[in-house]
Amino acid sequence: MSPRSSATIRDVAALAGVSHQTVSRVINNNERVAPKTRARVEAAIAELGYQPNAIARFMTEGCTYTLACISPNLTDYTFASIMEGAEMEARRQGYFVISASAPDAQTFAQLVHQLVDSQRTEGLLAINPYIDERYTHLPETVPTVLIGAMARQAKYGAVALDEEFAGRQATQHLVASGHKRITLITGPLVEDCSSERRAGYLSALQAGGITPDPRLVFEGDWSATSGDAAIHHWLDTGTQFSALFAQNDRMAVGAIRALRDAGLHVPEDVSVVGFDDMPLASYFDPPLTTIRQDIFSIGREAARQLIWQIEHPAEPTPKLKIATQLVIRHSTSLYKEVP
Amino acid sequence: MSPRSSATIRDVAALAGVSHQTVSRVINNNERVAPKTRARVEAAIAELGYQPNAIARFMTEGCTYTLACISPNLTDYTFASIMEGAEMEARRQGYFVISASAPDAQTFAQLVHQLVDSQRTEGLLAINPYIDERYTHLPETVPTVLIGAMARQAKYGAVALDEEFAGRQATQHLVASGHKRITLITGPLVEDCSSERRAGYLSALQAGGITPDPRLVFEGDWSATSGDAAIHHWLDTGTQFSALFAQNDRMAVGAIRALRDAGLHVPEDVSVVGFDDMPLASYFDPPLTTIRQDIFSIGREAARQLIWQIEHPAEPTPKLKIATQLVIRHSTSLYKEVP
DNA sequence: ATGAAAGCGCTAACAA
DNA sequence: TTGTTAGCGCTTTCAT
Repeated sequence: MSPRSSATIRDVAALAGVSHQTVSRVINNNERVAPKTRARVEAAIAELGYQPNAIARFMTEGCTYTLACISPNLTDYTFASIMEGAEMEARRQGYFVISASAPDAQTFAQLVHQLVDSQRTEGLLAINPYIDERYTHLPETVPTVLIGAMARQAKYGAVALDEEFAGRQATQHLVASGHKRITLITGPLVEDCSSERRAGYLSALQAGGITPDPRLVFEGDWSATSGDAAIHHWLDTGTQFSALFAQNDRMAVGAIRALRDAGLHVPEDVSVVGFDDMPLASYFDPPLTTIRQDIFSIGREAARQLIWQIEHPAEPTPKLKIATQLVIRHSTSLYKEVP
Repeated sequence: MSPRSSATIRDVAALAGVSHQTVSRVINNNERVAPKTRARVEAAIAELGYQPNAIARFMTEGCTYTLACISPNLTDYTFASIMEGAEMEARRQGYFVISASAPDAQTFAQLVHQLVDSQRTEGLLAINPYIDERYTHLPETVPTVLIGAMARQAKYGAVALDEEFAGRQATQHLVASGHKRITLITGPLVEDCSSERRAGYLSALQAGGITPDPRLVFEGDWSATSGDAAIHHWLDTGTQFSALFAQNDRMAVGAIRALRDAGLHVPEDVSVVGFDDMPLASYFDPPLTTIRQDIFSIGREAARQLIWQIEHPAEPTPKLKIATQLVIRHSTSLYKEVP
C-alpha cells in the first residue's frame, strides 16, 4: 500500500513557525489563538493544501463517527429507502454509514465481526434480523437498532411498522366492501412481519363476523412468481374467493397477472390489496390499492435512535412502531354477487 | 463520547506474560512464534475476548480499506444495483464501502471533502457525475472511477454502458418492424447518456432510410409523469406516430398509461420500447419490450477497477463499456398500415 | 524466537 | 496565548 502523501499537522506548524499544537487549535477552531497566529497558520494550511487526517483523529478521539447498516440486500426498494433515510439522518448528525448486504446469516455474522467488533463502527443498524438465524449474531457490546422487526431482547432498539394494524387495515377495507371469501398471500412465515400481518388479517375477519378458512391462506416468498403460484393453487383446487390481500405489491402484481391469464378481471371478479405502495404501483393495470408505509422515516428514526444510544449508553433502548396508511386505487371494488 | 471498552494488545500481552509485540505477531499470524508461546497468547486472546482495533491498524498501515460511493440517491433500482455489485466486489477484496446520496452538486462536493480529502477512504466511486456540476468537484489526489458516464478527463477511470449502441439497438428493433414515425422520449439532455442514446436513435433511423423529425423527440426527466406528458404533447399537436422509444422504463410505463387513457392500444396502435428492464417490467400490461443492462456487473467492474487503481497508482486508468441486450416482450409489434 | 524502541497524525493535559 | 510532553493501539524497525 502506498503511503499517504499529504501534509501533516507538523508540516503546517513548521511552515507557519508555530508548534503543531497551535495548528491543532486552529483546525478545531474553538480555542483561543491570537488572530495574527491564526492567520499565519491558515495561510500555511492553504499553501500546503493541508487536510486533517480523519483516521488519526478517530484514533485519539476514540470514535469513528461511522455506523454499519446490514441489509439482506441493497436493491429492494424498501430496504434501499430505509438505508437512504438512515444515511441522511446519520449525515445530518455527523456520522457516515457503511452499508453491506448479507444474503445469509453466516455472511451477517462475518460482517458484524469485521465491522462492529473491530471497533470500526460505533453501532449497527440491522434490517430484517429475523429472516433467519442472523439475530443470534447481533453484537453484544455495541448499540444496535433492529429495523423491520421488534426486538426480542430488551437490549436492542427497534423500529418497525405496526404490522398487525396494517394487516387489519388492508383486510378491513375488503370486509367493508362486502367480501366474505378473502384470500391471503403471506411472506415467509418465519418472518415476524408475515405472521403479524396475518394476525391482523384474522382479526379483521373475525371483527367482520367471518370465520377464517385456512385454505384461503397461501405462504409466498415475496416474489411476483409466488403470487402467481398462489392463484394457480386456488384455481386448481376450485377454491371460491372474491378478494385477495397480498402481503407485498410484487406478489399482488403476480397474482393479478395470473388472474388475468385465467380470464378473471380485477377488480370486477376479484379485488386485490397489496402492501408497500412501491414506485409505479399506480401505473399497474389496474392501479393498485395498497398499504403505504413511510419507509423513509423508518430509516431516519432508526439512525436517530442508534446515534442516541451511542451518545447515551446508559439510557434504555426505545422501540418504535410506525403507522401505515391505506391507499385506495382501482384494484378493489364492492362485492357483487355472482349470478 | 464513551471510551472504548475492550482489551488492548497490551492487556493480552500482560496476561500471556509476553511483550505486546509477540501478540502482534500472533494476530498477524505470518510471523515466527514458538508454538507454545502462540498457544499461550491465543488463550489470553480468547479469555479477554480481545479484538484488534481496526482504527489503530489503519493508522499504522496508512490504509483504511474503505471506499466511498456517492450516488444521486440510494433508492433508484439501477443505482442500488450498481452499489450492491460494487459493495460485494469490494468486500471480496477486503474493502468496505461508505455509500452516500448527493441530491445536488454542493452536497456532492461536501461529501468528497469529508470522505475522500480527509483520507477516510481510499478512493471514490461516483455514480452519474455529469448530471450537474458535480464533476467539477471530483477528487484530485485519490483514485476515482466514474459510473454511468465516460470520463471527460483521462485521470479518472470509468465504467458505463455503450449508450449509443443501446439506443441504436432499441430503435433498430422498431425500424425492422416496419415503423417509420418513431418517437423518442429522452432523459434530461444534460446527461450524457440521454444524448448518446439519442445519437443511437438517430443513427438507426438513418440506417433505415428514415429522415429524423425533431418534432418526434421529447425531453423527459426519467419520471413516469414525463412519459405521460410526452404523449399528451404529441396527441395535442396532432403528431402522427406508430412507435415510441422511451429512454427508461418508467417513462415508457407513463407513456403507455397515457396512450391507453387516450383510447390507443399498445402494441396494436403504438409499439413501445423501454430501457433498463426494471423489476416487474414483464408484469406491466403489456409486458415491456426493453433494453436490459447488466447493472450488477457495472458496479462490480467499477469496484474492481477502483481497487486496482488504489493498489497500482502508477498505471493508466482504464475505461470500460458494457454491452446491452434487447429483450422483446409484448409492447412492440409489426407495423400495420392504418386503414 | 522474542523484546525494546520508535513512530503513524492527532488531541489532551500540563507548563510556561 | 503558546509550547512541551504524553499518549491513543498498533506495526515496523532493530536488537538481543
